[in-house]
Order: sequence, then structure tokens, then C-alpha cells
Amino acid sequence: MPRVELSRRERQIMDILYRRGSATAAEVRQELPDPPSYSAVRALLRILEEKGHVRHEARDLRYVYMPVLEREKASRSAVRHLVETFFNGSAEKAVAALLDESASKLSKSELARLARMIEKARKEGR
Amino acid sequence: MPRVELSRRERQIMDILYRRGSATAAEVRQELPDPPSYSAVRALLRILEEKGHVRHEARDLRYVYMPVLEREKASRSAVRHLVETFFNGSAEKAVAALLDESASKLSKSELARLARMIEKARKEGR
DNA sequence: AGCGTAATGCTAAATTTTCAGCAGGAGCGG
DNA sequence: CCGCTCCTGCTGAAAATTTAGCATTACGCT
Repeated sequence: MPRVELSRRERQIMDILYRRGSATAAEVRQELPDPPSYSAVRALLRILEEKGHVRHEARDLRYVYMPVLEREKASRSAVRHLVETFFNGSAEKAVAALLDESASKLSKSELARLARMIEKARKEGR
Repeated sequence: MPRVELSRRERQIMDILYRRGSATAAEVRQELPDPPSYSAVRALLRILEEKGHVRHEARDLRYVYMPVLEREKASRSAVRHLVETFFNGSAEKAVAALLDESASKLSKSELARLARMIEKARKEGR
């Protein structure tokens, strides 16, 4: 039963693991801001493992760490939290912000797919 | 120059302040999970203020606390971080997740507005 | 076989976070 | 005026976190 309340370092590490999918202790360390010693990173990973947030597999002599909770599920609650915190619970506003933020980065085909998704929702919806 | 590295409690408090816009110490306390003592909350708020994340105004005999960085700016970086962490930097995927998550909650008019936004982006974009 | 490199496990200690308590001041009602 | 309540400021200490160091083991190379 993973606790939700992560410390600062613990969150940083979880973010890295979600971003990359999986990583060795050394890789995690590389991506940490103000990286502490290697053994400090390992201690953190061990703690996260005890708490049930992380698991590891041995892959040629190294431990490769990864989140226990699948990215998809984790992202869902992150999205929900974001919408609540910054957009008054309005998914529309959140989408708008997202589009605004990165409209220029979206390709024609991506936009087309999104348009189709919305069409679909409009038909299905009430 | 606000530091980005917030502790657990500090983040919880900032989230509350962003969600509500502003709040007194007592209100913050009410919304904190496992609320500590009132004076503990006040100590945290004082620290956040020292660090430059929060400011207060005196409003009938009470301090009302609020984030220094406007919600809009904070939300932008939160959105960016979310997209990076959980969606491989793909705004499309993020929007898709958002729609998926809350398609049922979106009203017809909201969907219509979103459709229009995407249309607009398609015309403007490359 | 012996050595160097690169892992791991464990532990103790420094640092940061988190918390509660107490003193003081201002307003309000009796 | 006095006592009660509700706020603030401050401070010290408990608790949690973050960290580095050391011992050990495994592998590859000469």
C-alpha cells in the first residue's frame, strides 16, 4: 500500500523513473538536480522500495529500478490533481491551457487526431 | 527568487493556495491532510513567505496568504512538467488523457469550444 | 591468481523539515 | 475594566529526510 506523501527527493526520483520508465541508480543520480552521492541515491531508492513505490530487476549485474504503479495510473491521478489545483476542476480550461502552451508544437496530424477525439466525445456525450 | 524545491508540507500548502486563490492560516490548516497544530501551519507559512513563494495581506485583523507567482504562470510550468513526466513530452497524449479522464464530465458547449480551439490551431499552425 | 572497477547492503550522522508551546497585542462582551 | 478569544511572532526541540562512508561481493583483465 504505497503512501502518497513523498518527500522532496523521493518525488524527484519518482518523476525521473516515470519519465524514463526505468533507470539504474547511476542514471537516476545523473538526472537529479544537485545530485547527492551515489550511495545517497541508492539509499533513497531502497527507501522507495520499502515503501512500495519502486521495484527493481537485476539486469546484467545492475539493479534497474522502476515504478510499481504503472505510468498510466499514476498519470491519471497527476492529471486529476493538476486540474483541481490550477483549473478549478475544469477539464476544459486544462485542455485549453495545454493547447495554448503547445499549439505551435502540435503537428497537423496530431491536431487532426485530437479533433477526431473531440468529435467522438461530442457524439457519445449527453 | 522562489526556489523550486519545496518540502512536502510546503507543496501541500502551495497547492491549497493555488486551488483557493488565497486563504488564512486556519483555512489552510483545514484543508491540510493530517492537519498539524495551528501554530505549525503558521510557521510553515512564514517559511514560505521568507522563501518568497507566498505573501500576505492583512484583511480585517487576519492575514490572508496567497502565492506570489500567479496561478497562470505556475500552472504553465506544472503543465509542462506533467507533459514531460508522464507523456514523453507529447502534448497530444496529454490532451488525450485529459479528454479520456473527463470526457463524460465535459458539457456539449465545452466540447464545442474545444473543437473550435483545435480548428483555430489547425488553421494557424503549419 | 591478484588487482582494479563497479556494483550492493548497511549504518550513523548531518541537515532539513515539521511541529507545538508560549508570550504579547487587539478587539469584544459583560 | 476585566476576562475571553483570536490572532501574531518567536523559539526550541522532535521527527523525518538526506547524506556520506565503509565493508563486501562479483566480474573482467593482465
